[in-house]
Amino acid sequence: MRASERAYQALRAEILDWSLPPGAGLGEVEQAERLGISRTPLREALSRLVADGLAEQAPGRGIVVADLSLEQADQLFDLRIALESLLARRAAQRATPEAAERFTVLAGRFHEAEAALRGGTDPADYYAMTAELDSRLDEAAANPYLVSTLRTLRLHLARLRRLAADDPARLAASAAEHADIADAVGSG
Amino acid sequence: MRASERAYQALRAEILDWSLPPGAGLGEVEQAERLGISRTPLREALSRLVADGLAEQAPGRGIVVADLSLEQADQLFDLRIALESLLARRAAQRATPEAAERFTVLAGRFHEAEAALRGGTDPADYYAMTAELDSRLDEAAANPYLVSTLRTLRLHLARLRRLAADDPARLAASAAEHADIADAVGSG
DNA sequence: GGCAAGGGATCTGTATACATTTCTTGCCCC
DNA sequence: GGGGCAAGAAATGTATACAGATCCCTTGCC
Repeated sequence: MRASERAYQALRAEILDWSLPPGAGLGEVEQAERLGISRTPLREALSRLVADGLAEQAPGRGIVVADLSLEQADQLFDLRIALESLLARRAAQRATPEAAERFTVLAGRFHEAEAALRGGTDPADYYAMTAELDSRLDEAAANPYLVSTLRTLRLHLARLRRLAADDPARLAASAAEHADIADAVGSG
Repeated sequence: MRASERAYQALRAEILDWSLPPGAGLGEVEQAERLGISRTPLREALSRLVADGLAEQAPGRGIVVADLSLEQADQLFDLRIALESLLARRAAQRATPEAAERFTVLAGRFHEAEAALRGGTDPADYYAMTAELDSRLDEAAANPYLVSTLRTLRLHLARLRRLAADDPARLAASAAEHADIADAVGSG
């Protein structure tokens, strides 16, 4: 794999799990040495992070991890509502019968996950299921521009998860909501 | 100005005005020599174009200008409706009284432009006005994530303009629509 | 005459050296 | 004692050299 790709994925993962918290400096020499690559591929990785909005050029301090606070969560969710609504609507309109069936199956799995989460299960499996639903919706909606936009948005939402208390009751409610969405798309 | 920035702006402009049409290859050596810079800043420019969706990695052919057809226009406008609706709504909700007044003034200018365009004026001034309206909406809506998303979308829409016949009647209708939007935002 | 294999050329990916800008620190002057 | 300026240091921006991969053309064989 290319060094720039590895660096991008490594830095992105560290930003998403808050190993690199908002405001952390991403000095080129420092990060290149840490990741064992030269500055050239590292710079490309940093460019991509900036394009994703996960990092930004801080005047006078180089590139730093982008800020993320609860106030910004409101802004992200405002955008999320608009984009994911559109995605689900288009997916429902354009899904093939086979794809629709898969959404209905997914809805059943979300219902099962709801019960499990209420019991306090590890939410990792549940997050994997939401990622799968997202992928199926992306595929069915058939709008690359929308999908590309949502890809970026979901990066920020993933980073927000760390701010959210993983309250079992809330997670179970979320699973129920996802079940409803999958069901609605599946039934057209 | 940085060489990479100049290269990015130059290439972006050429893609938007179809000097570089969809499918055009962007070989590193060729473009670097043409723009009089080395490959390093050129690669950064190409990265940004790819991040914008204006170029894409074509397997085996390097980076090429992204495809853009009338079919994709539908997808872009689908996204546009969702995002610009949200933008206008938030701008209307959050605009200060002074900002609201400016929207009302802009509405008047759009009405004047409508008449001028019906007469077959050069649409360049009109496009500048729409850009100003966009900026004011961005400012009033106060959601950086939404603004950033729209920035990318507008790049693609600007490229689409070349496919649209600049029909005076359609442009005048467009001006009237923009006047309505500005008026609606201005009046809250 | 067509297809396949090998070699050459070209292009991308990476590293490193150099230049320029910017920040920091210390000293001098007010 | 405080503020401003200058010099040094560090970091970013750019150029270039090198390496690896890929594609195309040529040549030979079927």
